[in-house]
Amino acid sequence: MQRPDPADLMIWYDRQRRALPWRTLPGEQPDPYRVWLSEIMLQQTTVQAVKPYFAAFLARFPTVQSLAEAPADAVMSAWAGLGYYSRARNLHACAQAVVTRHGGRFPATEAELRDLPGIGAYTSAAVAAIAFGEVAAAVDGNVERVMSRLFRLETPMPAGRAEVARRTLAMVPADRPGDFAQALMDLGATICTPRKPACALCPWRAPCLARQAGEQDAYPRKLAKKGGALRRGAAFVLIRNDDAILLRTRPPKGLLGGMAEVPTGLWSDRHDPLRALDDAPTNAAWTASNSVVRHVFTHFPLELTVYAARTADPAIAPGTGRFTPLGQLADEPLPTVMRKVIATGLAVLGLGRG
DNA sequence: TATCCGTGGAT
DNA sequence: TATCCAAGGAT
Repeated sequence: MQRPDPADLMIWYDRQRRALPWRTLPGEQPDPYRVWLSEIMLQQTTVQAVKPYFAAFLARFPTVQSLAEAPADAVMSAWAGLGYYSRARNLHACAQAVVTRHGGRFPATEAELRDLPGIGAYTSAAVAAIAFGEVAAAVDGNVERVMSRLFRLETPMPAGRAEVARRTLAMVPADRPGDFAQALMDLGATICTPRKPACALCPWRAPCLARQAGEQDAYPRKLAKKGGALRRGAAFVLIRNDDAILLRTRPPKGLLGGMAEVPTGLWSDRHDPLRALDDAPTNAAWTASNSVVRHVFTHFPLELTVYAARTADPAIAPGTGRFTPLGQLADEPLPTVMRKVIATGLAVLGLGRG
């Protein structure tokens, strides 16, 4: 039985590598700031989704220094829609740590990177390898899949990740650690895909034990996960006569932490529609939307009934929230579910999109 | 180790 | 429609 040769992967990579905005051309020196920014954005997020955010972020915050000095609101707004908002908070904290702790330059080793906010085992290895040429094993979902198929690893993820890391590290070419990491990810993204892998085009088709057994689809082994129960609630779109909408800021941690929202009642599997207006921010002529806004989070689905009202002089308790002109909604860090809610509420009031 | 944390696209 | 899942990290 022949063992997989890293050189075969590198030959394939030199011919088939994807051109991506955060990648340099062969021979160019990568900018650690761009490498780091792209790696954070790409966590659990598709390349296609990241591309426009990466460009906009870079235009708005060209350097780690500028990002560190930016207000938190500006960072959250630039991230709005991309999801996993703790990444944005940690991104900001990390930029500030790089400035204060490391003089504005990213540390060059996996161990030092690992100590920064939002940088874990994968990202520290990826940045160390890609930006600084350190021999490190950047094990992400792609690498888990490639290695568990290549060696037909039976330990289910995430426990099996340790062996994947050992196998990967043992194969890193000393002269091209960054390219090897990116080659593995390209292979996983384009050839060794979750379903219907294109084994005929794979540089490692011969030594791959899963392919030899015809069981590519059975790897990586994974433990079954359970879904959460449906939660329901009420959301309140209140428009003042000067076309300003009542918003508030969510608590800094937890679900949608630090993001903006319209007032809502509790989101609960025991939500009672008959008492929904108990949670309204003010007395008004509330009109319910015909259909609910549905949204699916990682661990539970959500249905929000939208109540909308226009009033000239809303009696809002102090501290309830703030009024933002509808024309400035783009500057608010609104998660996708809240953009759906606001669109629905405006439709109820016949205000449409403007 | 298990759970929490978004979103949009593919099948 | 239902399910999976994509360059994970924090707790």
